[in-house]
Amino acid sequence: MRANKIKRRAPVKLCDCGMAAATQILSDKWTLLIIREAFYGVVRFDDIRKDIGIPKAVLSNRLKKLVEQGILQKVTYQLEGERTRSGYVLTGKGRDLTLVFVAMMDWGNKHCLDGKSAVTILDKNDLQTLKLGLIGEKDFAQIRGLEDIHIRLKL
Amino acid sequence: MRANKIKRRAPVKLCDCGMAAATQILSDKWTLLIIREAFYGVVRFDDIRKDIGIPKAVLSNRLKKLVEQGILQKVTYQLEGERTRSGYVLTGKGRDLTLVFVAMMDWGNKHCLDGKSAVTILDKNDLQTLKLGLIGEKDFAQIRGLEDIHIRLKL
DNA sequence: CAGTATCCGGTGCGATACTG
DNA sequence: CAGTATCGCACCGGATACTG
Repeated sequence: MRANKIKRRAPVKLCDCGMAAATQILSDKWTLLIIREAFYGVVRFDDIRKDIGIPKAVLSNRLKKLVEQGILQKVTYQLEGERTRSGYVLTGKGRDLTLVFVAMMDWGNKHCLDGKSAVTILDKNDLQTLKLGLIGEKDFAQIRGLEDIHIRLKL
Repeated sequence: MRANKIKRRAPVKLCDCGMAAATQILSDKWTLLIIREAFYGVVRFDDIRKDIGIPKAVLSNRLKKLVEQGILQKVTYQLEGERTRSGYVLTGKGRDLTLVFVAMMDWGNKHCLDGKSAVTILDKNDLQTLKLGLIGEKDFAQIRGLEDIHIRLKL
């Protein structure tokens, strides 16, 4: 172990660290699973509940917090031939969690599951497979915006 | 709201979803903050404790779990002129959390703090600024490996 | 410095039941 | 279908004290 890599203190205080700040919102199991549902396009209270097996009261509580925090928004919508319903969808702030979502998914697939992923992230236009990674300045233009991507089940 | 984006069920069961699996490990506040310390190079029990203000018993518990899960490993090391000490450092599985770490940091900086980041991710070799993003197949070669990057405080 | 031991109090989970 | 209301028990966190 190289001594120069050892620090006695983190270089960034908790209150100045985006990671630490994000932690306050994202360190809850149910919250993360609800966000997962949102990315997969599940919007109804009862559908979310059944998918992840969360008690109603807890789901209600978490949705309220997520709306307060501006990650989800409550919308009313109507499918043809059905009555109006309410649902919860991602806001811009919520959609900005895409990279967190993908990073966690990649890590979980590799280290918690069998290494195989059930989903791919595709470019919405040319259906090219996309991969998450760190890249240099001269390639910043190659980064896809969130509006250009599409989560798809693998065949 | 487009009806075709609404799903009644998530396309991936919880048990097949890497994101959901990752959730089981990463949905704990203290665990995430300890991982943060690890990325910042803080390795000692008491240093971590002081940095994040975690009770000893809880830190002990979390470190144990993180070691069991193969995210941290306990090492003994010796700085010149000091006695040997033990510390906790990231394993390969732990270092693979880099993108989760960066994604959470980016999101937290943008949406929880003032939008300014205290740290940059640099290419270890040419000190180029790196950015996290989704990119297409033909640019996969531009993605930096974890061994090529370096977390640095902004000046 | 790196933990373990003990204890007590609060919270929040899950179950169940009720409502518009 | 989309919640609210109530409730008891379990666990977890923080405090404090002790140990190698």
